[in-house]
Formats: sequence, C-alpha cells, structure tokens
Amino acid sequence: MSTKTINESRERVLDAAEGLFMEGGYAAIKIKHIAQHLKMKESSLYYHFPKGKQQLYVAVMRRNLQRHQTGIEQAIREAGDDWAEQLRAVAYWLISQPPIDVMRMNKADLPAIEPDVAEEITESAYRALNLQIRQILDRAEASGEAIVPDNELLAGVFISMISTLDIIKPEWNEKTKHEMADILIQTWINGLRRR
Amino acid sequence: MSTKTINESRERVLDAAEGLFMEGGYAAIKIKHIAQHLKMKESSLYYHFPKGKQQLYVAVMRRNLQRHQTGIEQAIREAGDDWAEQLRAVAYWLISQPPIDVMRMNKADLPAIEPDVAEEITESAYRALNLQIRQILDRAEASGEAIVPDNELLAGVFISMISTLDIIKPEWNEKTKHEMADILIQTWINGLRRR
DNA sequence: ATTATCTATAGATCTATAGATAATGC
DNA sequence: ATTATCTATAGATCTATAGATAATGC
Repeated sequence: MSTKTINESRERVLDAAEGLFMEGGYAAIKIKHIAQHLKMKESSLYYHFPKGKQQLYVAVMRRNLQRHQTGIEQAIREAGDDWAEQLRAVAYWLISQPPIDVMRMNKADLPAIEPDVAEEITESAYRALNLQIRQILDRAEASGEAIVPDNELLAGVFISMISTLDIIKPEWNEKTKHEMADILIQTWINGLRRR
Repeated sequence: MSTKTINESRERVLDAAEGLFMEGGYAAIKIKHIAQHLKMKESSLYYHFPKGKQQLYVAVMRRNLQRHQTGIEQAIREAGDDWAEQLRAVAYWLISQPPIDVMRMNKADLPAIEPDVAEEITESAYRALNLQIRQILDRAEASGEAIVPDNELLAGVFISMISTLDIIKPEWNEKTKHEMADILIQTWINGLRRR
C-alpha cells in the first residue's frame, strides 16, 4: 500500500487554486489563471477535478477551513490559559494563512455554488473561525476578566479585523503584521477588560 | 436651461449597478444582472455607458466615494466636538450606505480596471474613508483624550469593522445594526481612551 | 428633436470533453 | 500499469456594436 505521495500533484493544484481564489474570489479567478500559475494547460486541471471549477473551489474551501479548524484549536491549546494570549495566538495563526474575506465569501462566492454545499461551507467557516473565538470570549467573561457585550458580534469582528491587516499598508509600513496585530489586540483587549 | 431631470435614467442605471457591484463585486456581476434588475435589455445599458461594463463600474465607484466623502464630512461636522460622537456618526453614516468591502475592492475588483483609474479610485477611497476617520483619532489623541498607537491602522480597521456588521447576523439577531454599531464603538472607545 | 430602449448578431472569453501522448513507479 | 499532462475542439456565456423602434418633452 504505497501512500508515498498522496496525490502530490492534486495538492499542488489545490495550493495554487487556494492562493488565487482567496485573493481574487470565485468569479474573478478563471480556470486559465490557475493553469497558468501551475504552468499547465487548463484541460489538465480536469483530470484532478473532473467536475470543473466549482468542484475545485469547494475542495479548496473545505481543505482551507479544515486547516483553520485544527490550526486555531492548536493555537489556543498551546497559548495557555490567558484569554489575551489565546486571542493573540489565533491572530498569529490567521496572519500565517491566506487572508480570508468572509464578507466576499458569503455575498459573492458562495451564491455561485450549489446551495447545500454553500451551506455546508458557511457552517464549517462558522465553526472553524467564529465559534472558537467566541469561546475564548465566553471563557474570559465567565472568569470575570472581561465584559463581552455580544460574543457573536465581537468574534466576527475579530476575524475581519485581523484579515484587514493584509490590505492596510501591506508594504508601505515599517511595522510587521505581527506588530500590527499586537496593537489591534492590545487595544481591543483594553476595551473588553473589566476594570 | 432645463435641468429638470439631470439624466434620471442614467442615475437609475447607476443605482442598480451600485447595489449589485457592491454586493457581488465586479467579476461576479454580469451586464445581464444589471439589465435584469432594471428590466431592460443588456444592450440598452450601452446607451448610457458606451464603453461598457468597466466604464459603468468606474462611474459607480466615483459616485459612491464622492457621496461617502461628503456624507462623512457632514456626519462629523454635525456630531459636535466629542470624538466618540464623531465616530458614532461616521458609523451611522456607513451603515446607511451599501456596505463596502475594501479588501475585495482592492484585491479583486480594481486589478480588473485600467491602472490609472484604479489608482484614482484607491486614492478617493482613502481620502473619503480612511483619512477622515484618521483625523478624528488624531484630534482625540491631540486633546489627550485617547491614545492611538497607529492612526492609519485603526482607521482602516474601523471601516472594515463597521462593514462587517452587514454579514454578522444580518437577520438572525434581534439587535439592529445601530445597536450593534453602538456596542462595537463603545468597546473600541474603551480600548483607546486614556485612563 | 431628443432621449431611451429594443432586436439581431458578431466576436471574445470561458468552461468542459474526447482522445492522444508523456512521465512515473512498480 | 498508472498517473498526469497535452492537443483540439465544442458549446455556453459574456461583452459589445449596428441599426431599428418607441417614448418624451418642447
């Protein structure tokens, strides 16, 4: 049972497609762009994803969100008990990944996907991202360290706040993304902290 | 000099296109969608915008950003001297408008537009949104009421934070957008306020 | 008269399929 | 043998143009 390279070339396709889809979105990224990026012909992509572009996008998102699920779980686990440290760890994880534009995903990308699958992806995104952050906030509030007026809302905002780092001064700022994340989180935490 | 209806039908096209482009983005929204929404044929759009889709998108964004420029100016002016009130006024203005996904605009929409024009739009967006918020933060810091670790960064985050309101629980929340904005701003202000 | 829309259609682009060819791993 | 890519091409969709028809405002 040779499991040497579990579909190495398929993964390469997913990697390329992920980078492009996350950046440009489903509609703007054409099969051609993914093929060009991989230096192959468009038709070759159909070997790995016979049902075409939509199947490829769905595979990309499933893998991406699965990775976020476990990546964030691990980040929180390794961050210890302090909720501020946990938030920081999640932020660091997020900026290590292709930036996710949840608003675009929901309003532009997913409407082009089969409804059942779109719903499943929405659900995965909620569990992988929102829910885990919400739970950090819940624990911070339960322990009396923070006052969280709306855990759902604040969790959602946290994600978009960190993702935004990617477009706010991507180049023309001396600060690293980590430094910017630190600033944001520190400010944010100050706002939530009970005093 | 009859200025009765300064291109009323052209404005109607812009209105439809704006709603759709802001929601779905440049690539996902086809000429067909805009025409259908207006209950006219695709070719009729070319009467108002002979150069086609790109010209229409650019016209939409110019008008949109111009409206934000003056709308936010006015919101700030009418809010009085308190920086927290000014931020709230800007937030209320923003949620009265079609939600803007700056990340998508920069990374997906504008790359499809002629570079000079794209740059001009980026610049308008910066002046209409970022800069005005930054100036509120600057004044708050100058007066010693707030500590703002990075005015550019925080201004950018403010916009994406408020825009995010639109996807976080759009329906399934009992709170209104205004209430959610209040929560966000209150938390945010707590984080910035000198103590 | 001017403004706005329509029908008909061309041309470009995009997605997908069929079947041949090449590369790889026993 | 299996896996991966290629060439060639069909069909769908999208953008745009030409020219006719309708609606509107003096």
